[in-house]
Amino acid sequence: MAAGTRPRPRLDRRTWAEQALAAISRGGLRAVSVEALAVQLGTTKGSFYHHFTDRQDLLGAALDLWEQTHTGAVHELVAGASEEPAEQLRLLARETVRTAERDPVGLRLLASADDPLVATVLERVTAARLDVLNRLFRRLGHRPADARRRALLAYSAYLGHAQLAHSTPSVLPPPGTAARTVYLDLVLDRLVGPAAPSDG
Amino acid sequence: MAAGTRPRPRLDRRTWAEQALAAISRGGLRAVSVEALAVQLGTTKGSFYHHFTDRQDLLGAALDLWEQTHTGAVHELVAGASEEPAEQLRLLARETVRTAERDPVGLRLLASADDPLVATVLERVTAARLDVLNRLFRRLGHRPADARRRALLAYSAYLGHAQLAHSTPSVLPPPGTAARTVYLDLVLDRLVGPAAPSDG
DNA sequence: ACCTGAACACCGTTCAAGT
DNA sequence: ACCTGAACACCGTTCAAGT
Repeated sequence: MAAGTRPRPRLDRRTWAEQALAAISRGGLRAVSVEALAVQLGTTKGSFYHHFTDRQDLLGAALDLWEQTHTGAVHELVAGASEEPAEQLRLLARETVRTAERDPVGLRLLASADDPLVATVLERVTAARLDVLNRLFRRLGHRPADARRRALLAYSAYLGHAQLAHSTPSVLPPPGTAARTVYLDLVLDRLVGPAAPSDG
Repeated sequence: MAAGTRPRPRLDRRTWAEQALAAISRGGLRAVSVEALAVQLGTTKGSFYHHFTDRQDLLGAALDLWEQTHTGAVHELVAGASEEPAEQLRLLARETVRTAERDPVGLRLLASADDPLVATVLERVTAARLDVLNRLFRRLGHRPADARRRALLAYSAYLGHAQLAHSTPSVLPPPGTAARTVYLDLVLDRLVGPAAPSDG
């Protein structure tokens, strides 16, 4: 259980960034403290500034790390799924929501959209995800404009769900229960269902 | 344009809280600095601690202020609307989204859900709003369990929309345009529309 | 009861001096 | 090239002393 104060193996950016990401996961952006991390890594604050220009610089490196592994996982998911778009959407919804409720970093970032650096990362991630959804809805037979609107609604619902999972988990049907499945089915039914008469 | 450094009119909690709320509106929670506010109010940091035990205490007072005026406005809105639940929902959606995109404080709080104090306020607001939606869907003829699910989806979509308005407004149809109306209509259609065959 | 001004603690940042 | 340790800046908090 003791922290690792080893015989100083000459630290690099990567190690600091990993430690910072772990700190974000535990306590959010505010937990990224140069002083605290230096102690954890058995070095000094002064040493830190040889690898990074800034605390912001460190945050940027940590967020890059997260973005890489995170978006990689999403791509694998969609690629490895069935050919059927409806099935892909169902899988995406289930897995993506599960991840959002588990990956503490994602939640922390949503909760710190304040920070300009975080905002930049979230923008990139948002654009990529809307694109995935957009294509799915088009393959489901929706016209371009309608597909965009549905993608937007789907992603809004996803974001809001993540937010609720973060702030008020008690109002959500618990993950892994029948109630959760029923809820997910309703959401998917609402998202992919036929448009109102006026549109057809 | 100069800040008001008047002949010191003996400050009270209210004045500090209002100033703090203004600071949140401008720059988020991090903009609430005891030192900066003291300067703005033409007094000293030491004086601050005669009215508040803490910076947290000040934040709490500011959030209380916001919560009061904010929830008051929502109640007025629903009360003054038509009797027709579908019409009430449409009005609620339009106004509530419009407010979310304008009220900087609401956005800032969403972006600082990190803070335990903010989390508490958001929980209360969430519960109240889910309740309003829940009742609306029941009056629209949905069974209790279905109404709860639809309220949850509606509120998730609302939260996600607010989040996007904050982080990536460019992906949203601009407020006040035809595209926005079309989008809102789609969302409402999806939310209130009949359930899939398996449910009926 | 309310305020001031100086002090302290904490942490990001800088820098001269070491290997 | 990388590290240390001391210094400084900033801001939250405390407190003795004033009115």
